[in-house]
Amino acid sequence: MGTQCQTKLARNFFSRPATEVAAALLGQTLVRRCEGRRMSGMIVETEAYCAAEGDLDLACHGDRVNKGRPTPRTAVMFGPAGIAYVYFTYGMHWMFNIVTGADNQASAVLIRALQPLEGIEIMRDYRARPDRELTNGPAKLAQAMAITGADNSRDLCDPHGDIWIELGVEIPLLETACGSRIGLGKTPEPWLSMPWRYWMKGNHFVSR
DNA sequence: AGGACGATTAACT
DNA sequence: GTTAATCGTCCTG
Repeated sequence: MGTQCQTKLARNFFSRPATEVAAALLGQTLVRRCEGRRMSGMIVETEAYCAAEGDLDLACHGDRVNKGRPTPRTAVMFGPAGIAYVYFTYGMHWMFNIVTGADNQASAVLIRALQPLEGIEIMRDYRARPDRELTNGPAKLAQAMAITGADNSRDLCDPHGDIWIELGVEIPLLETACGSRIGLGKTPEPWLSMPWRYWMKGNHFVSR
């Protein structure tokens, strides 16, 4: 007792194709240390970008932007797995992703929704919204968990880091579902319809 | 240099 | 169902 190790997920969990990681992340716990306190939530919805090794995904920043070459923004996607890719969009929202796959290929998983577990009372906008609306969307959960551009390129596997993924609960395959990704706008087929969004069936906190 | 657009959200009709 | 908010990034010229 007293020296219990946290089951922080190691890099090999993330060093797989994004679709595999996106499915495997359902039921795991996103943990944030904030002023010495734990804030956490169970991951209930994800999306994979650049799903399969070697395949193109024109919805993925790494493939769509700059002809598939890195830019200052997308560079971390081309690096090692287990790193946070956090970007700013619509002039007001932060998106939290985890880099997956091998080096030199751009792939990541977007975390789209959480079920709050710990520290809900220190999540941003607690009491300003119904609990369900704290973390039921990618921008909302980033805000609730105080994730910003300052977290971009952080290593989620760093033993001393303040943000990481912990082993959670096993979700039976029958309790999960997948479908097309949300908000892809002008992304062409077939990527527009690829079923690379994963969620927990019936979970109250899934975005839609 | 300038414009289009976005892995969203909230607030409308 | 539609649309405004709001600004960094990327592309075009």
